[in-house]
Amino acid sequence: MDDNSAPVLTVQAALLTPPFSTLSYRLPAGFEASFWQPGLLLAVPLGASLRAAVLLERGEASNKENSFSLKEVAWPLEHSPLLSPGYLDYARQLALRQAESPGRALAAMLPAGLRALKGRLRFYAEKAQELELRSISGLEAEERGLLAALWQQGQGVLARAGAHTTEEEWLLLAPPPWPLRPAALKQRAALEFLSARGGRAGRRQLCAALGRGCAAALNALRQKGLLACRRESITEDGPTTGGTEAWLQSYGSALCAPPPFSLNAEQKAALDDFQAVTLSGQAASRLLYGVTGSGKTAVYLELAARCLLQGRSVLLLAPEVALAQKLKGDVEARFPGLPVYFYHGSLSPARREALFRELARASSPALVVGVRSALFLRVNNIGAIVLDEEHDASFRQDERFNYNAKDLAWFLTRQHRALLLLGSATPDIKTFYAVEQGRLKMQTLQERAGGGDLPEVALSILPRGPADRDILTEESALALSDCVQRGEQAVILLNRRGFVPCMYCLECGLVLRCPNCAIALAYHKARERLLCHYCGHSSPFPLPCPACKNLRYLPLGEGTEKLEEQLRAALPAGARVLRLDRDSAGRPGAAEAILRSFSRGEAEVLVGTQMLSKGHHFPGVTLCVAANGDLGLNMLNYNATERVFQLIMQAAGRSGRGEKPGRVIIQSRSPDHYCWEYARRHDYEGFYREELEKRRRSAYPPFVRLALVRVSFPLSWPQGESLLPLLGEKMRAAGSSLGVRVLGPAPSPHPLRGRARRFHCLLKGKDWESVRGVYSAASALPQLSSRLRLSLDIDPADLD
DNA sequence: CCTATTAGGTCC
DNA sequence: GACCTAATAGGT
Repeated sequence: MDDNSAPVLTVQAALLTPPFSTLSYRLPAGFEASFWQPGLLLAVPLGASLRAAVLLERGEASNKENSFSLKEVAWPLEHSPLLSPGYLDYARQLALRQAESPGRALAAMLPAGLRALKGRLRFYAEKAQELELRSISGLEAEERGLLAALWQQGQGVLARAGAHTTEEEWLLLAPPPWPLRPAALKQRAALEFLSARGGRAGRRQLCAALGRGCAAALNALRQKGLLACRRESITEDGPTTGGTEAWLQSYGSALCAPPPFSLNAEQKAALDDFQAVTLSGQAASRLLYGVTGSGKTAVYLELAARCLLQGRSVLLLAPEVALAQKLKGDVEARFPGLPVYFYHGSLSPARREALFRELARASSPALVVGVRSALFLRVNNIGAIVLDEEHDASFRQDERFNYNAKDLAWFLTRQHRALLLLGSATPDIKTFYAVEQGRLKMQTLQERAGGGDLPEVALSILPRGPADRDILTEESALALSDCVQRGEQAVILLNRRGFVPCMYCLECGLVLRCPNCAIALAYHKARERLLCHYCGHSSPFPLPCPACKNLRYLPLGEGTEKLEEQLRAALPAGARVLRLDRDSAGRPGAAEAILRSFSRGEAEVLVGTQMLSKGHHFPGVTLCVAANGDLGLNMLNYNATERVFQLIMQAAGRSGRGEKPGRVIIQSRSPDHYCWEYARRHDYEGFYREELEKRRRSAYPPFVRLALVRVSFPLSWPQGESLLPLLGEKMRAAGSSLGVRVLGPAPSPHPLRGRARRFHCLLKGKDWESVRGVYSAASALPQLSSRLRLSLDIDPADLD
């Protein structure tokens, strides 16, 4: 008989797949109570399916309550938790900031392999036994108890699906014609899709092509014997080990090696200050403010070495892979043989997961070099986190899940009582304001470590009106050919992608737009196609205007490909040109190859986008031309001017880093803009003061907290739009009591993306707490249906 | 009647 | 997301 008064042990588990909710489960019999530790990965039932989840906390439910209706955890996925309690706090913190559930945060943080529920259970008793995860609940209680005992003794493993292409592959078994009823359109579409692809395709591809009801159609076809579904082979993963003692013996001497050149007084002072923080056992933040070439990297490296010798881990983070790669190279040059965990977005899923596991289980201090998403790794005992180029916008925002790397790093360093070090030559206005307010301590590097002077910055005026003729002014063209003739190198900066941004019909004034996204299509000459940069839609170019059937177009704006073409004509014969943008640097490693080729002097001119302006070192470069310096000045973002200024200053740092004097030419159509005067004088602080005043007057950060509530609903649901005024009212009502200004809802700059309509509301509040309050008031609106999606973007990098 | 598709709601 | 259910469209 049941004992009604006995409490039942339960756990709270965060689902790692939609709906990402946190749910309670009873525990299966046969396991010790102490086995169920927070952080443990679980398989739990949800409806008729099984999901991966993370055990957040343990609890009890009295029998009288609803514990009868609770389901049981299906099975643990590991023997001891991969995630620590600290890591769970970190995930909860991220969830709180983004007003999302912990499950959603964890899903964004963990590598895909950990989120997927793939594989079979394998037990080793007298004879090995293997079974599907799904079938465990069908076993007798006695047998499950037996398996639980085996599992706890380590005699059971999850034999996980290998290759991490954790996808089902569907195979076409019969050639057309297929015996289908005419009404079975979905099934016919599936067969035709497969037929067009040589008879095989992944489930994701099929689902994307078929849309809703895909699973039902595929299953029907499998039953009819027209399709078959195949899973991948099975492999097993094993543990890795290491010890701090052994580590110190093998790498300690490498870390103690004296630097090949000595740090100057400023660098030493900064380093000592930073090390004092890591020794103090207290968390603290610092800004390392130093012009390009002042030797910030050398300080990072020595700091990392000292931290590692203290037995604490270090994260060295850059905004982009190419820069992270550079940092990794610097580490390897300074400390040969030191193991470096290199983490970036284009690692394979398998590598990413392996790295995550290795770091999570590591007992010795680790040096992690990578991009911002490396902050989601579980790194033990962090001593310092360095964010190089801290002003860079790529430290914010992500497609799947918005987060601000600076905030996360700040939280992590609090948690680990570590140092957060922000480095930049042109700090974020908000960061510098914090210094001015005394909330952040700063170390300054004023000397250029290489000795050389800062390059001369000059403004060259572009004619007003449509730029359909010359992209380079005479002045720039002259400087370029001079530079090439002297055998020196030049960099040309262009901040837009593609051949031309859009095509403008000369007869009726129509701009060719993407049928899905309603944004202008870009023309790519090499492919003779128009391309949508949002959804990837592409169509062949010379085509009659859809409105007036004419074929005469004016290309609006310029792009890197066109510039390259013009340069070839303008430069002395034989000058070699390299191009660096997202097209030419699509494959991982391609950008590095181009940069290396350029620095070896295999070309005289390098043409590229923002990617160029980051911290690469080209000793041969003596000229930098910002071809469309003002393109970004008039954009929607409050910080557009700041971005342009940073870009120009960064580019100026690129030029003239060797012994030869450098020169920067900014081409602009608005020569009176205040930004140029400060750029010309290399006067960050002057720019900061003027920009700060503008922000103060129009109530922008750092004087307010800015957030964006994004609203989207399907195109097929016109009622969505009628809910918007109500939503606005509700938010304004909540805002007036919390001191938050609410603007909108207004259509987003790109109001159509895919099959969804997009709107947004801008919130200006005095603290994040009240901003989140307004958001939760909006999401509590009872009229909201599941079709209307809301999301909160704290401190957005862009409005779109 | 039968069957495929679609829309909506639920999942501890 | 994945799965159920009930309603509906379209053919046997």
